[in-house]
Amino acid sequence: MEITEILNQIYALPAASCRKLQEKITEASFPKGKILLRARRVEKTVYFIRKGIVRAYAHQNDHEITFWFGQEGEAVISMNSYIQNKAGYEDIELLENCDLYCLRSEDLHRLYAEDIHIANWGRKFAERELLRTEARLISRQFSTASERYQELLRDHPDLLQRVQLGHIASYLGITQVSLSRIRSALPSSPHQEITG
Amino acid sequence: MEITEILNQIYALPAASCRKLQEKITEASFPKGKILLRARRVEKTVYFIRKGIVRAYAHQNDHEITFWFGQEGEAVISMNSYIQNKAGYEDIELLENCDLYCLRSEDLHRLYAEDIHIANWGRKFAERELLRTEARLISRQFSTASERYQELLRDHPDLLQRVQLGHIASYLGITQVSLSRIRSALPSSPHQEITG
DNA sequence: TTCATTTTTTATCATTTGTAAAAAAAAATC
DNA sequence: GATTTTTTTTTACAAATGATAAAAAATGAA
Repeated sequence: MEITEILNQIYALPAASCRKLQEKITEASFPKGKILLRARRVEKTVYFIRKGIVRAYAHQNDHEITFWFGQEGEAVISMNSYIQNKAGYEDIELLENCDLYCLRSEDLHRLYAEDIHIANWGRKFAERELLRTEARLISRQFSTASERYQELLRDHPDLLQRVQLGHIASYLGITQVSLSRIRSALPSSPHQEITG
Repeated sequence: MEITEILNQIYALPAASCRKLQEKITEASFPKGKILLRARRVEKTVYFIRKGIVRAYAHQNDHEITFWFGQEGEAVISMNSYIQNKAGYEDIELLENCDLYCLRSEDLHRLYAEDIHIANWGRKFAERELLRTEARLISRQFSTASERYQELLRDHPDLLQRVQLGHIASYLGITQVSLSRIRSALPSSPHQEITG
């Protein structure tokens, strides 16, 4: 996915402002398994995914909890670092080889202060993430684990193909065993053979 | 809580920009029980709470689920209306008599387009809500119901005094019965008499 | 106060989810 | 293709939560 498309689907920028932003953006590729952002650090870079898929996770007691997946077109940031310039709580791991766009947070914030279109782009960027996060919180509050799994299957079928179920279970807030039970209870569970 | 304090704690505005914003803000008072914002409507107004407490809830099957409380200094908005000019999913009810500041969403968006400081104020406003929402999502993912109750007790003890437990239970994502059990299991449950 | 209403707690039983361990299946490596 | 490793499913039992109903407590109104 091209960077202009990624930027403009957040908020349509005038050409001049878009150019100013693009001037600050570089590209990089990293292999599957790389930890792109680390917890307890102030991360200085904002990434956009050109190709690939990543997960954000944090540690609870001795195990990892995955709380976000990012795919093509999405921004990869440490919320605390980007918003408050503070250390974050998330590790972000590449689940596939990834092509990324890189933007220094410092450059972005300078543009926010200089260019009203980019400031409004930044507002829309935060608002979009806010809507998504609130949707997930509400889904969490309103739906059972089984319903949440089915929503994920409906809204992001690709995710189920690209990410192992242990991560999906963690993301849904249940154990892998529980997810496995939920899957086997569904009428058309994907791993079921149709005998005939 | 005064409006200048509310506005400037989101993002410190230059005096001129702050004045421009304040010019568009009016005050209003409503009684306990009033439904301030309604689901399935495009709400045109953003409120800030000068005094009082409110809850946002939505309907799931036949019962209400409370998913947000707002207190002094906080903004009361329909996310969908404010961000996308679309109908919202939440009803917002006043839990006490409230004094509110009112700002037409249309006026605010016009100022976003005109004034870079206000645009950045709007960015910070969304970013603050985003951090809070993500914190709640993660709390949800990482903590048991009992732990979430204790976090609430620690971080917002006032809320427990001002809001009935049925709403709190709903907010925590459990039934009132379950919350009651959790409370009675805690060592220093607030309703326990000390006999001596 | 007294009565009526609302809110909270308690009790019982069913369901869901978690934990731990093992089996099965799939993927990766040689 | 065979072996090793990882991932997923299954099983058995424990713990947490939900649903329902009833009792107790708190609140509000006359």
